[in-house]
Amino acid sequence: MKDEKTQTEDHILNSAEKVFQRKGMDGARMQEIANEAGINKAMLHYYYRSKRFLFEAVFAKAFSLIAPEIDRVLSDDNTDLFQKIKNFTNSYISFIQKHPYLPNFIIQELNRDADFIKVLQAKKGFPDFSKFEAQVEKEVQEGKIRPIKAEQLFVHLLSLNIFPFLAAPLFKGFLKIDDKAYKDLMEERKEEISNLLINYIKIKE
Amino acid sequence: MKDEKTQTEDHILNSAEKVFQRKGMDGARMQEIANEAGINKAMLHYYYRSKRFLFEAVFAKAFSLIAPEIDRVLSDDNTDLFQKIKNFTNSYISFIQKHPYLPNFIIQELNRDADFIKVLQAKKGFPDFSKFEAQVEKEVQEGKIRPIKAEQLFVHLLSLNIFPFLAAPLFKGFLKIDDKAYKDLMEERKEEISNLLINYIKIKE
DNA sequence: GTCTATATTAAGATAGAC
DNA sequence: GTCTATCTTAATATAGAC
Repeated sequence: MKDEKTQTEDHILNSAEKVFQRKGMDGARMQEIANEAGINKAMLHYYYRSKRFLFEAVFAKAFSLIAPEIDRVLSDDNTDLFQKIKNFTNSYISFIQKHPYLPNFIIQELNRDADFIKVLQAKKGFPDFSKFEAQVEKEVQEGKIRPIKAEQLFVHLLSLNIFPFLAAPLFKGFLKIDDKAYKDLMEERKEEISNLLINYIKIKE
Repeated sequence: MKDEKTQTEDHILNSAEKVFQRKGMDGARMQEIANEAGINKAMLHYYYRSKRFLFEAVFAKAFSLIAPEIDRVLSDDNTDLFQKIKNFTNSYISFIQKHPYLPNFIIQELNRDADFIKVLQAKKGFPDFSKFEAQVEKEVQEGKIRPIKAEQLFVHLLSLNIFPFLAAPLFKGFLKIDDKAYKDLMEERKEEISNLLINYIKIKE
């Protein structure tokens, strides 16, 4: 019994995820979610009470999927910055190829409701920037990298990795290339981004 | 008479711009646009026939505002790459501080309707990447910069400039800073981004 | 727990007076 | 050209049978 309930609940959540990530909160239709799940609308309300609650469940799940990816850069103590940059870039790009709608979904909905980030901050697993900051400062002092602000490095890293997926339609239009060529370009970026940033923080002799 | 018409039409467009850029196509309400403009819903239909058409007018206007900013980097023949990167970064960040909703609006709606970029491509003033590409190749051959793919440099430049505004709520959350501190960080980036990219394409001796 | 049928509300769009 | 009133449709949500 309990298993059945959990199963359906989960099935709805997965279906809702697909629709919300394609259409956003406002564009999504409960009917479409029901169709996607192969059940009727009433069931959605039975399990999640309202569209709003269903949406928030989807959003929380999506964020909890991407947060560890970010947090790994910030909190892992065992690798130096050079290696962290490489690791993040590599794993993030592979990760996002599997979840292409995710970055747009997160960004879009955070722009719709600026305070929602506070709800997320309160949750366990929210990325902790202060550890990354401490590491940057430490490596600067040890003379491993040249002086740089941790905030800027962090913003660079995320911008270079995330934006090209967010703006894929725009770039394809500018560069006049198709999906395949764009995917190759993204694959190339694993090397490209690491080189750019490592070259930047490295101390010149 | 004609002036009156044009004036109201324009007033509606400006009001619609505000609402659409805050709420997106799906989230915007015709009633809200009418309120913003201080008129009634019927007027919106009188001038723009449907929500779809009104939206497209707003989008076209928004895009025509940002396209020249991009095109300036791509097509200006009189400055070398080093200077172009500086100019673009400087002027883009200043520009976007004045139009904070614009990047999110463009990106979001292009993700909703991937084919819409084709409509834009057909328009006059659409940024022409091939000129930029030619310039990069030329400067590489002349030994002014080290070998690099024009596409990647272009993606870097736009990512570093645009994403931090798109993801402002996210970054404020991660870095735990307020609007003022974030604005300062963005101001700093004018220098920061130029340095990062110029350092990257410069030939090491 | 799952369905069909229906209530309720709200949005886009139009008719028609002025 | 501008308004009020209204039509139509569609979406969220609920009631109630099974």
